[in-house]
Amino acid sequence: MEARIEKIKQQLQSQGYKLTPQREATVRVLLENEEDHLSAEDVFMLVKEIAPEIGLATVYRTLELLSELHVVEKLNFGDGVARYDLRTDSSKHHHHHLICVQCGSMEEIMEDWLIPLEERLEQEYGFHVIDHRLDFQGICRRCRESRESDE
Amino acid sequence: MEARIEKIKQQLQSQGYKLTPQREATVRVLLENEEDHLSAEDVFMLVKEIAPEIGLATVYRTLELLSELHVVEKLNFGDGVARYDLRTDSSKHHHHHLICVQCGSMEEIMEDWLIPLEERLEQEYGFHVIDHRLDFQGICRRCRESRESDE
DNA sequence: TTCTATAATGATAATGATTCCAAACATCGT
DNA sequence: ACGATGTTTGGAATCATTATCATTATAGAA
Repeated sequence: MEARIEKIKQQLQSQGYKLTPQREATVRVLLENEEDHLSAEDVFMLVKEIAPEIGLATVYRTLELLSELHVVEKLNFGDGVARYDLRTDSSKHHHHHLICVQCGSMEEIMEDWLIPLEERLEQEYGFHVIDHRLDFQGICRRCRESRESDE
Repeated sequence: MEARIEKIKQQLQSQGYKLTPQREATVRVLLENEEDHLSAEDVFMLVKEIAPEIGLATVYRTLELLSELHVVEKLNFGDGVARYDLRTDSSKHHHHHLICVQCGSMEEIMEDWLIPLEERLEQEYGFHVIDHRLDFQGICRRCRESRESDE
């Protein structure tokens, strides 16, 4: 944990930013909830517990800053709320999401299936891809199975 | 044009809704601006021109209704504004978007490149895909070329 | 046609997410 | 330590969207 915070501190400092107590508290919350896709509001509430004097705007700014530094990934599932995920070293490319419209669960696919498509975009459209977002809405296996046993 | 309005009228009526003058004006604006990705505010301003007495809430309500009926598709590019696209009969599947982070332009790809991926999802993950969203952020050809001539 | 029940509308208030701004803070040269 | 300069902060403001509510329009029954 401390090692990862130290690493992020380095990343900030290399760009001329400081790891202030507020930023550190925010990063700690992200590290402790690495599995979840937290919204800024979620992060804010959790940070409040360890640093009650923090302001919501600071959390937004910190998340935005970390996003620019590629420490976190800003996600958008179409519900009007931005969510933030820590990027692990291994995931240079984004993973994709399977969002179940029945139970609301979200599963991640860590494979990146879009590399051939991105190459095609560069060649056929002259479009240089920096980032992408791919989400699927549908019915997850669990809901499918319970639905079958119901009917 | 009239034929398409008539068709939408049928769709509304089949679900017990009426094509009121306000809804018709909204649909006309969408038909006349089919190429664009209009925000609710955009639609509102355009509808005002042909039906000045309309309220913003009605435009929002109408767009939401049309979205539920799958007449329009509600898009979200992460800029905090929902945008609405008419769905054409041919596009059962969504098209994809190339969003330029430099000039903000947006290009559409009408091909659906995800069909093989969706099949894989069904088989490997047991996930039944209903809908998907694929957006690429990057630098468009035009910006790339002008950037090269600048430097 | 007239009455009645229901759906739809427009104005405005409320909400939720995000951003702006003046004040607090830290850093550096003196 | 002291002031100048730029950074960071928290609260207030803003923007998009949704809910409320009183009013109006509509369709069907009598």
